[in-house]
Amino acid sequence: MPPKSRQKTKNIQRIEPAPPASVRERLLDTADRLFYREGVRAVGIDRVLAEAGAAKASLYSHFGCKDDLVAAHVERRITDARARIEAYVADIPPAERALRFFDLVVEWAKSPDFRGCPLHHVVVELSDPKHPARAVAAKQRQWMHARFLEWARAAGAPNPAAAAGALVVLFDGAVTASEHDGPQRARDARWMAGQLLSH
Amino acid sequence: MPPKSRQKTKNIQRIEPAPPASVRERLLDTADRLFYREGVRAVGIDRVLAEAGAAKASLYSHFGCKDDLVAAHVERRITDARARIEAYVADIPPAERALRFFDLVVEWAKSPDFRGCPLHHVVVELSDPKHPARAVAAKQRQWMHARFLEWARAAGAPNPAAAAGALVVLFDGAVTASEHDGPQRARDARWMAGQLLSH
DNA sequence: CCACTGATAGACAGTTCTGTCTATCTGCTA
DNA sequence: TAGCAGATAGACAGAACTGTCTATCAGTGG
Repeated sequence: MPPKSRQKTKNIQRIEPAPPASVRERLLDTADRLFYREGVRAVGIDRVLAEAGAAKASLYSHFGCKDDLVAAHVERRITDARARIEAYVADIPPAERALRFFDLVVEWAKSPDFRGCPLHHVVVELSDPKHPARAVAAKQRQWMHARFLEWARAAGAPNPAAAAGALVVLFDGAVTASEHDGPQRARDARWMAGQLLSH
Repeated sequence: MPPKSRQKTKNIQRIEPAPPASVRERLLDTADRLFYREGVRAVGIDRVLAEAGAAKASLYSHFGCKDDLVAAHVERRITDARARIEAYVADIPPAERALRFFDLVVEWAKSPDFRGCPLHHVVVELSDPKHPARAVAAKQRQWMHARFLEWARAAGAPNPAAAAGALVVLFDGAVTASEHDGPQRARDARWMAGQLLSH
C-alpha cells in the first residue's frame, strides 16, 4: 500500500507496464527512436503501434498519415537539437562558440547509439522533394547556416560568409564520416574548425 | 541499306528498340540508375524489370536476390569511381593530387543528376550491418583513406595520418553538404583542402 | 532433327504495409 | 444517469513487394 495512492488520478498507471505520458507522446517517442535506429522506410506503422502500446486509430487521429508522423519526428529532432546546442554554447563568449559547437558534435558522435544525422537520413530515404519532412529539414539547415555565420563573425573571421560555408562542410563531414568511421572523424573536423577560425 | 549489314552477328539489334547489351548489363544499368535516383528501398524489382525490358527469371538467375543486386550496384559504382579518380589525377604530380581530386568532386557535385554519395545512401537505407552491400561500401572507404594518406604524404604534410583523416571529413562534407545546398559546398571543401595542404 | 541454353512472359503464393472502419471500454462532466 | 471524448483492439481492403515456378520461344551445336 504505497502512500502515493492519495494521488487521485493516474494511480493505476503505476501498475501498468509503461504508459508514462500521453498517447501522442508515447507514439512520437517510439517513432523517433525506431525511425532513427532502423530508418523510416524500414519501420512500419504496426511496429510503432506495438512498441508504443497504442491503437491504430490513435496514431491516425493524432498525426493523419505516416508521412506526417515522419515530419513530426524530424520536427522533434530539430527542437531538441536547437535547445541542446543553445544550452551548450550559452555561457561562453560568442567568439568561441563555433569551436564549442564542435565539442558537442564530438560528444554526439561518441554516444553509443549514434548513427549519423536523422535529418540527412530522412532526405536520403525520401527522394520525393515534396515530402512534408523535407521542408522541415531544409528549415533546420538554414538555421544552422545562420548560426555558423553569426559565430564566424563573432570569431573575427576575415570572410564570415566563406567561413560559414566551410563550417557547414565540416559539420556534415564530421557527422557523415563519424557514421562510417567512428568519432575520430568528428575530432578531425573540430581540429580543422580550430585552424579555420584561428586566422 | 547500310553497309554494316556485312556484320554477320547482331544485325537484328539495329531494328529492335534498345537491346544494346547483355541482359545482365541491362539489368545492372537500370538498377544502378533507379537505385541512385530514388533509393534502393523505394525501387522494387518490378520497376527494374519493366525499365530494363527483362524477365524476372533473368534477374534471379544472374543476381540471386535483390540484396545481391544492390551489392552489385555498389560494386559497379566503386569500380567506376576508382577508374574515374585514377584517370583524373594520373597526369599530374603526386603532390597536387589531393587538391586535384577535389576538383573532380566539384565537377561531380555540379552534374545535374547529382544526389549525394550512392554508397552512403545504401548504408543509410540498409541499417542491417550484415547486408552484403555494406561490406562492399566499407572496402571503398578503406581504399579512399589509403589514397588520402598517400596523397597527403606526397604533398609533404607534416602529419600525414591527421591530414588523411581531415581529407576524409572534407570529402564526406563536400558530398553531403552539396546534396543539400548545391555545389558551392564542394568548392568550400576544396578551398579548405588547399589550406590544409599548404602548410 | 534434337537437345540444350538462355531468355521471355506471367501466374502465383506469401508477406508486409498503409489506411479505414466498426465495436468496445473508460473516465469525466453535465 | 446519460452522454461524450478519447483510447483500445482488431478486422478488413487494397496495394506493393519478393521470390518461385511453369510454359514458351529463339538460337546454336552435334
